[in-house]
Amino acid sequence: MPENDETRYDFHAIEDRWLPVWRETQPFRSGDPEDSRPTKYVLDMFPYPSGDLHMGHAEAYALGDVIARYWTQRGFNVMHPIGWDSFGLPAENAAITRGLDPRGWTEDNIAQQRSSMERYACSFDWDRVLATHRPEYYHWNQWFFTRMHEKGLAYRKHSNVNWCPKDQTVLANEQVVGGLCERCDTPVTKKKLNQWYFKVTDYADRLLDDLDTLKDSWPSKVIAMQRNWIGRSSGADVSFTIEGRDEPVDIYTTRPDTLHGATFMVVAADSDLAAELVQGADAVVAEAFEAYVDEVKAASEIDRLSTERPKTGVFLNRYAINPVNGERLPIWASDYVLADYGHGAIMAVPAHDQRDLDFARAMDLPVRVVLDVRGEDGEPVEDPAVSGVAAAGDGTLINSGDLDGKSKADAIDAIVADLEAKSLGHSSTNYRLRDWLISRQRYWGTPIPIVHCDACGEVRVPDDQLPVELPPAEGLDLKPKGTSPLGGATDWVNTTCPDCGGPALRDTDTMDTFVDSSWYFLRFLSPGKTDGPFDLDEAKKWAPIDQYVGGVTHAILHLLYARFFTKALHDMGMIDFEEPFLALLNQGMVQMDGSAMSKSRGNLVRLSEQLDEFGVDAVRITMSFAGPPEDDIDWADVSPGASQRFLARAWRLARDVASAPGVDPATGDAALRAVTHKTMHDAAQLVEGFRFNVVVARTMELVNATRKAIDSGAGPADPAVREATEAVAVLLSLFAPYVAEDMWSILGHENVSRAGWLDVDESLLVEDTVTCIVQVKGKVRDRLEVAPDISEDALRELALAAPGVVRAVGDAAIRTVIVRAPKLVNIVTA
RNA sequence: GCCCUCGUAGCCCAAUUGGCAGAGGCAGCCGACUUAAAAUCGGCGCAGUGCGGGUUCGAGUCCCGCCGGGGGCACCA
Repeated sequence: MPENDETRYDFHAIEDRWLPVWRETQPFRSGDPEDSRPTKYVLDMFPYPSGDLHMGHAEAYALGDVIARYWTQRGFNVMHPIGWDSFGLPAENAAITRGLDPRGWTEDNIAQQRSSMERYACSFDWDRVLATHRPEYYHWNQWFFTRMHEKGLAYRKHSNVNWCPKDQTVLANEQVVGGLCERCDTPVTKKKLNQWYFKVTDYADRLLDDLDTLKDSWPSKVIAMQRNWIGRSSGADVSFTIEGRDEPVDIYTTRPDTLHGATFMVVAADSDLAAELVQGADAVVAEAFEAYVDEVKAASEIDRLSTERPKTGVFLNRYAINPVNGERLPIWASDYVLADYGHGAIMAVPAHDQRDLDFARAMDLPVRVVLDVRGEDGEPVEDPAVSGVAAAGDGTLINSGDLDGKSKADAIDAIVADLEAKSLGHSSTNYRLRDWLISRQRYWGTPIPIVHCDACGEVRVPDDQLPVELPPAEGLDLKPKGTSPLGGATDWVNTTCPDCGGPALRDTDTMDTFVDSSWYFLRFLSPGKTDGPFDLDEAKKWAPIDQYVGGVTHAILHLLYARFFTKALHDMGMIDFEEPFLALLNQGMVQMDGSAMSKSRGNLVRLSEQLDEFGVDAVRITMSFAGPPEDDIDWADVSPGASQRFLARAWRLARDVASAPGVDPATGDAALRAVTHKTMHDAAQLVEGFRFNVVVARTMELVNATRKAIDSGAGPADPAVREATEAVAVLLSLFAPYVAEDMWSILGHENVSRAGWLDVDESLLVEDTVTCIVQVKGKVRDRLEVAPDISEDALRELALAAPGVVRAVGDAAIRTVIVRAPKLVNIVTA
């Protein structure tokens, strides 16, 4: 037991006293096979090791720790691991700009972060650490890749991909934000490249539908974002015959009811279809088309995304035949139709689609209304051709032959049935979601375990040759240049084909780092396992994750990919669940003076300085107390100094307790006992509902009540004072582990993290009397002290006789008396 | 434009889920201690819940419409 004879709260001394003890005792180990406690898996999103921990980490880990430490106190064996998401561009950029080795830079940062986490008293199980840049981890990225490849879930294709000209690498759709590279804000361009993909779209329906199972335990915001991102839409595919072409062209529409209103067809300018249709056209058309395609390619993604931009396009001098009425529809090429959605071709119904209307007006194409759409006043809306506003609403069909008079919904059913009967179409579903582009032309990532052989083609590296280790960075040119730096590692690239033994070349791309984080929660189960990615029995014992904690910044990318991996692994028979994260808590961000902290803005608050000035406990409790966890914290609005004073007051309680450990609290002051038990009872529910700020407030109240009992009530020797102070220590163990441990020690115990929750005595929660408010017409006119179990009739009598009621009612007739025993009576007069 | 969220005291936030608008904290003011100050301790709360309707005996809470902040999606046919 460390020496402790301070008489004043000294957080430096307390930290110095307990940090070495915890390093030794490791109170949060979870791997004991003999441990019979029920299990909980609590996971914080693992950090990127780009430097030391900052205020954002401090908030996230403070909140995750409250949950993990709470379940430990409730008697669970809690697995709360941590690791590092340590592949990625920052290490590589540091290597380029400062001439450092990415491996050494990364390991140095990990060591620093780990040390800071220990000081910050994170309740991590240090037996379970991992880092994704180490071969023993990415070995299994490669193993999963080969499994996906076997199943057809990993494939390579040529397509127009998002390209960051600064980072000189491709980007997934999810990494393009508003047309800019998520990482460096450079405008993204398109480039036609041969890239590796995971077939996430195969899982689109399940990724969408299974969100229903999470709707009570995930933030509705995140569920909405995922729904939005997957973007399922239902409609129909319709076949249009093309004059002079053997094969018809399919289009996708959500509005088959407006088929009679189609007045032209548009194909994506950058599609193969457009290029094919223009072949054989006269030279003028072909030239115009080429010029237009060049223009489209040159336009930046930002320009393309602007909805203000006028419509542009080129007439291809080709015609399609409308299957419902045989009309000839001119075919245009435009960039407002996307090549990789639906079939890259649409029927244009300008009367009922704003985009088509804009195009028709720009190109002087006809507009035909086929739906009688009424405004709020019941009058037909103005002709779209005149108003420029498409009639997008519901209505009754007109100008549509047999369909006239049908409602929109009926017309959709009828026309799809008719098309199906004639084999000209069928109902169809489309998704905004695209397949996940996983290859990157950068060094610091997992090599793709494929060998390209002239004789055998694309060959998977066999399991017994994994991992394919990254060659050393030394001697390689890591500067972005559009092709992978691994191409420069000649000895590494040149290999033999695993199938035929002939000379072959390794694939030189590396994987997106989101592959790493898509399954790391499984690796924590058995981080040292060498003959597989994770232990199946451990997965049965621990997984899935009971509580995941992290920033909303990963609401789409990481969570969607991890869900995809989980489902794919489930289908491979490796796990028996389909959703990895049963519950999700998104903590907010820490800001300063109303905006995100940054060095350039000059509003950076350094975590290390806050810890030096106020102590770990005060910073942690400030994070919890600032407000609801999902709200952003403005550091200018909170007061770590006040937190520190609160902790000092709490700590002094322990110093003042004058009874012996183990004294029977039953003989203690009843009023204080009631507060203690009520607080512990409520705190449990509040923690489980993530109401951490309220728990801290309630702990402050308990401290105040205990202080009063010591100074002007039961006195320091009363057993209830000890009971209350021990409860304070246990409550604080969730938020402020150092002071809690010190109090616990002063109180004559050891290891507060396993102290256990107070066994709440229900009888102490029942109050002798409750205050009943008596209203007359909704206004409070009197109060009554009554027994909690008073009958409605008795309470009604008492209320009607109360002086304040008699005065307020006067001569008025009483119409109704609403009795909600024992808390309220409302008397309604005429 | 569509979707999701939030508007309570000068500020950060509570309000047992439809029942007395205030628990906790910041700032401020008053007092104690001090030669004085800092630190510490004690005390002090006249906002009616962004605005307008509605439901109800009763609305911060539920419904409708606005206003304002934050976030997401957005040429996905």
